[in-house]
Formats: sequence, C-alpha cells, structure tokens
Amino acid sequence: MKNLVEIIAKLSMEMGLMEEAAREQFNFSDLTLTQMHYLETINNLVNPNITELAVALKLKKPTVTVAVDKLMEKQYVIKVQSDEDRRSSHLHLTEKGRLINQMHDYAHRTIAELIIKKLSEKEIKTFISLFEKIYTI
Amino acid sequence: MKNLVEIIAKLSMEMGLMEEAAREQFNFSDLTLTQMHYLETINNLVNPNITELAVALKLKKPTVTVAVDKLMEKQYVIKVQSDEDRRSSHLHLTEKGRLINQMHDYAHRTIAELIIKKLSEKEIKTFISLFEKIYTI
DNA sequence: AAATTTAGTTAGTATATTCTAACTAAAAAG
DNA sequence: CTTTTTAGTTAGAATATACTAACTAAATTT
Repeated sequence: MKNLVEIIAKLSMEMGLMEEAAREQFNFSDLTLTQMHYLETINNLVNPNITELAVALKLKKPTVTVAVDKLMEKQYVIKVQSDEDRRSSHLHLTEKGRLINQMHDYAHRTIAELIIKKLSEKEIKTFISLFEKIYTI
Repeated sequence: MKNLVEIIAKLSMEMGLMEEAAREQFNFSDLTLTQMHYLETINNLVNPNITELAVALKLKKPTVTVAVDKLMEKQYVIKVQSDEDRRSSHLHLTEKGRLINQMHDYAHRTIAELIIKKLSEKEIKTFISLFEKIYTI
C-alpha cells in the first residue's frame, strides 16, 4: 500500500509537469488560470448552460455570466440559444477553445511515450490489461 | 500506443477528480485557485526566496511580494531571513500551509485504494514492479 | 572606497474575480 | 390567465492579480 501511494504520488507529479509543459507549448498566454479552469469545466460538462456551469464551479450566476462574456470576447466560447428553453443558452468551445483538448492529448502522449520507452512489448500489454481491470465497474 | 494514451487520459481525469474531492475535504475556502498554486509551488521548490518563486511562476517580483504578503496575513506562509544574504528571505509553509501535502496524500491514497480493490495481491506486485521500471533513469 | 548589481518593497494602475441587489423575459404552476 | 419560478443579465462594490516605475538596502565588482 505504501509503495503504491508513492507511485501514485510520483505519477501525479509527473503528470502535473507534463501538463505544465504542454500548457507552455500551446501558449494560452491570453488566458488566466481561472479562465483555463472555466474552459476545462465547459469541456467536461459538454455544452452546459450558465446555471450548470455555475453549479459545477460553485460560483454565483452573475459571476459566471461576466466571466463567460470575457471568454466570448476572446473567442474561446460561443453561446447557442436553446430551442427548448429560449431563456437559456448552451456554451460551446470554439475551435480555439478546443485546443485545450489537444493540449491534454499532448501531455498524455508524452507520458505514454515515456512508458513505452521503459517497458518491453509484453510488459506494456500487462500494464494495459491491469489498467483495464482497474477501470471496470 | 492508442490504448495507452487512453489509459493515461482516464487516469489523469480520475486523479483530477480525486484532487478536487480532496480539496473539498480539506476546505481551503479562504484561498483562491491562484493562492493554492503559490502554495504548491513554494512546497515544490522547498523554501524558495521571492526571486526564485517569481521565476518559477513566471511573474514579476512585485507581483509575488504582494501575493506572498497576503498568504502571510492568512497564516499560510512565513518568511525566514537568510543568514548568507540579509536582503533575502526564504519562504516556508506554516503548519496550516503544509496541509496541502496532506490533501495530496489523501487523493493519492484514495486512488491507491481504488486500485487495490480491483487487483489481486499478485497483480498489485506486478503493477508496482512495472512502475519501478518506468521510474528508473 | 566608489560604482554597480541584486533582492526585495512601495506606490499606482489596469484588469480579473467574485459577490449582492435589482432587474427582464420566458416557462411552469395555480 | 394571473402568479410564481427559473434563466440569465446589468450595475455596483470589494478583493485579487498582475504590471511598470521608482525606491531602499545589502552584496558584489571594479
């Protein structure tokens, strides 16, 4: 157990570093940490409305309205009015906003490469099959 | 390779969720995202001075001075004047500041438990030995 | 020992982040 | 069909985050 926790800690650190390196590569320099967090959350929720985003971020709706306005100005997000409820809009990431996904992919590929470099074909297969066990409900 | 990247992505998502859950458990509600990031970085650098912290965060020194002042007011950080260079101070996390480490430990333990639940004794040993291979230079 | 560099601070400014209060307009309930 | 609820916005205020310019004081160079 202790060993396992140490491994997770190391892996977590490694992933953090890779994500940071990826962030530099993709140079979202016109975004603050908080704005990145908004984009991540919009992405994870898949086109939420303002209310859903506010709940997820644990912020008040006016706060989110203002923040999203800025992200729209900067062309990272667009609002698409809902057909079912005309008061409401769904938030979509623009092409530019979706770059955050490519950024994560980049980080993940880098880690995958690191693993591939260190393990044999057979070990990689074992590694994958162990994770498949972990990720079944 | 594709499988491996998917696994890393899943794991990364899982870890993110755990870290968030841990943050809720530890309830650093008087800290902003950015302030948490300062504490993380101070912790990683191990008692940096203002200049080193500014470099690591890619911010100007006056920005960091002001931010650290606030973290000191909130009792998360203390400054210890350097003996070698009396102009400079080392930043230390207080007891309260070091809680962020416990928070990470909590997240890592939760993931470790998740893994232990899904794997047999033998599989865990294999899992650990594979990671040991990955983490040797 | 004087000049320069370095570490950090203070002051002032601009923008970001968050809140509450008060509002509009659409949808749902009575 | 009137009342109430819900989705979101606008306005105004407080605090946070970041910058440049100008400074102090200690350390280093010349």
